Amino acid sequence: RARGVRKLQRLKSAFEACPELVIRNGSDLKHYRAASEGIFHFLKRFTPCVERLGLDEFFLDVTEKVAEFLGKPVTLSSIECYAEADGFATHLYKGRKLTLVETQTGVKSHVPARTSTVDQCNCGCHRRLQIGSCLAKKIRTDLFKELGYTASAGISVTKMAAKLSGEVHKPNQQTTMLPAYVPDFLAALRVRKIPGCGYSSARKLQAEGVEYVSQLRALSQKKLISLLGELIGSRLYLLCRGEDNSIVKPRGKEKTMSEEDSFLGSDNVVDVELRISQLLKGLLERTDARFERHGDLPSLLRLTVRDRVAAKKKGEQKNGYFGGRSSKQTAIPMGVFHPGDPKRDEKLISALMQLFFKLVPRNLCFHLTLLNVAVARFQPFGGASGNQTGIDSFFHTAANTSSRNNEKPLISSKRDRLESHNFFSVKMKVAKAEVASHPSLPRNKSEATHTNNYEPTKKRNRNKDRVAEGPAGSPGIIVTTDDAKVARPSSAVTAEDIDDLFNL
DNA sequence: TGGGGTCCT
DNA sequence: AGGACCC
Repeated sequence: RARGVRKLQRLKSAFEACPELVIRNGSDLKHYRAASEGIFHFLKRFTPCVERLGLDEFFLDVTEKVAEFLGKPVTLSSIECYAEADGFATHLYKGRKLTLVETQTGVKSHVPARTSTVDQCNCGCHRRLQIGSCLAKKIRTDLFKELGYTASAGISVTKMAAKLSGEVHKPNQQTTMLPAYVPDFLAALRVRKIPGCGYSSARKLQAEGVEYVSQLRALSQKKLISLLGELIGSRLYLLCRGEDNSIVKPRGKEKTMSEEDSFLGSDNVVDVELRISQLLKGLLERTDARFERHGDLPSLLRLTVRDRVAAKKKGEQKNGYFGGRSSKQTAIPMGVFHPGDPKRDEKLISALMQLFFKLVPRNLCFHLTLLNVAVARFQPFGGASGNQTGIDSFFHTAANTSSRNNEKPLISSKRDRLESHNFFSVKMKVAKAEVASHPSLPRNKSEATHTNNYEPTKKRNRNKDRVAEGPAGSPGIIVTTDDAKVARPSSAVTAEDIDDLFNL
């Protein structure tokens, strides 16, 4: 980062910025999954209400935890926290200079500069946020002590505000945002920053001359709904005003599991079958582990492909969106996924190849650049006796899908409404586990250097060729060998390091 | 430009 | 089955 290497950067320009850069193969996610799970369980010690977003981001609803401290005499040290900025642990957001904004379409949107600071609120939210910020500090300190990860956090009264606050001061810091500051903070953001307003919505809004959140407020709810649909439209109408009624929602077990691989091209069935069976193998390791833990098995199998031609067409339509995938899925009798079935691989590969030929008719040429094998619809599976593995159960799956939605959020949505600050919640986001920053990691240089066998090539789309294999299963952490200028350990992180961190 | 996920249409 | 969103 210090050298100008950025996330999502093209490898080409990353190498221009930092020629000694070493790229490690990070496509095997199992280490990250293990790390993520460790953090998840760690966080659940503080509150059961933890929502995971991706592998490295978490929301915590600490409303109840904070309430426990409210009744007590206000010695913040009672939760071992460290009052720093005005009694808030670390950064307290104090607003920023807002300027007159002129958009591409020439529409001007004035964002009023704040003249008076709003530093009091009689609902008690400041006190609660103060405690929440100390709790966050405590959590981050312990996280580093116990698991070795640094994290950034945002503390505020809604999920969205907490999430966005967390981005204000980034590596290894935290920021608390009082409710009064939220609307102005939002106003100056590009609409794309609003969680839920993605690439597609932002484009539609841009077509209306809307680039900033402040401009979004000028649109009526009806207009927004007609533009973006009922759900997103009405949500965005509120979000742009800082009103967010979404709740922190622990998601429970995964609903789908998949493995995928992308490659330069595959145009023959033998190769496709090989790739499919390798993906399946990895997937079955995961379904087996889950079966041991939870006793459930999938009953749906899906194959997804990306064809180069189709992908290119889609890409042109969407101007940059990396789509062009198509998929077929089929119900699978429950018993087939059972680890004890000796013909399991055979059956599943056969099923997958049938799906493949539905996607790519036998008489047609193809040029695939991606394959994905997914399973879903997990259902409890009793064991050896009393279950159907035969034809009967083929007709069973449709009737069985009613057991969804049985996980209730721990905090009801009524409680969480933002009508006043009385029903109050503190949300916290802990983000970006920075594995490479752990001081206990080895600092030997030789490993990183010996994998640095990159030879520049003029071919495009050959990025995979640039990826050093590294030790088997090593996580894909990008490090540089220049530890004089970059304050990071110069060696790569190995699987053993991760194991050590987690005492595996 | 990866390899995942969730939810909605 | 696909699209949009999230990391």
